[in-house]
Amino acid sequence: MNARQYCFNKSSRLLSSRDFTVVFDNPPFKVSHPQLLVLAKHANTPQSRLGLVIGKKNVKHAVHRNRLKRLIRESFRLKQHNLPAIDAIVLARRGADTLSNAELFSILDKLWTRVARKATK
RNA sequence: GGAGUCAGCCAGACAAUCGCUGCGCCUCAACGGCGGGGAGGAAAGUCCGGGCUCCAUAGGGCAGAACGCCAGGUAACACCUGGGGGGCGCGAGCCUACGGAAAGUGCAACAGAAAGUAAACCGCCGCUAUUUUUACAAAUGGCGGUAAGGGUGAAACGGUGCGGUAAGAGCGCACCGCGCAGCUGGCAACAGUCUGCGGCAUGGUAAACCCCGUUCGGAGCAAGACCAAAUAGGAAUCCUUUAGGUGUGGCCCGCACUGGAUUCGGGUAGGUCGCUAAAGGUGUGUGGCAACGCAUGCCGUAGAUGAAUGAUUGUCCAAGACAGAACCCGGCUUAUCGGCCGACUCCCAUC
Repeated sequence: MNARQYCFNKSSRLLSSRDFTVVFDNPPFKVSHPQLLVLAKHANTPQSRLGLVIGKKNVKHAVHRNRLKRLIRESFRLKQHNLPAIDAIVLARRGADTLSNAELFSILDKLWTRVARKATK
């Protein structure tokens, strides 16, 4: 059980454009930060799911886009059991690529706790 | 030892923990277990050239584009190799958009008399008129000769010397340069202490239009093929119409399809394939100056699809740059912290 606790496979991701539009059209919870924005809704499945939108417009280099995706996924993977069952989308804003790994993790920690508080209300 | 030229290589390492992904095995099966694989020299820019797929089997003409010393290499190229011409460097070497200006059209600021069927501003020379003077001569004007000198310019219609002349001038001669023809060498570009002819013509710009030669059909993996909810309507045979529309891309020709009746079926979301074994890498032998070819042995090397290849911690060092595959190759260009190896050149010191 302990081994399966921190897994992150396809069932914990938003896979189709339909999944994304559902969240985008009516997000009950919004948490923002100068470099990041989190949209979320209650999930239909028991599993929380994550989607990422890292625009080329805001993060220019492919290397930095990949880094942000990996770090956000890693943070979600480690914190998913502190969250209720939600579908969340994380959007990168301009300047997100300037954050260091440690900064990004601390910011995301705060954002996840704020999302959890809103969702459990 | 210093300075430099060319060519090549590496792109932090190791460990622990937690993950991601596709492959193989175990299992009826699994979201489980085990094993081994998982970004680059530029993966980038998308600038060229191909493979592959579809459009007609890619055909004719116009238009357009690219290329442009010669030979070779290659699947092909705008790439590479070797050679020639020109330029730069003491040198190793480097650079080169390097066809045609005696087909045509155009362009050239400023300066300058004149910028191309050359041209007379100053100067030089001759003749002549007037004035001055005893005279020699001088000054001014007119007519003519002259490209040697001055001055302008990026560039002024061969250069130097001798002769020649009123002064001059390829006007004549010698040498140098140039053009044409021949000869010799070279596959060729081209070269020559070679021979003859010509007093010398043809200013520059073609990365201006243009001319000449060569090459090029179009679209791209969201190509395309298959399985298939939904919704709208199709294919085969016969008959009719050759006008318009569509495939088809800049245009025209050409080619295919279309309207009605009968009989059968079709294809968006989503999924599967295409999808990685490839003009592949490497060793040896062999042909070639080389690029590369041929023969043979070995290796088997990412394949995602809301998109994997990561995170944290620790140790070490020379303290880690630029940067992330998206059908695949060959190039080019651009970005790049440091470091290593080889060949060669110049300078200094020593023997």
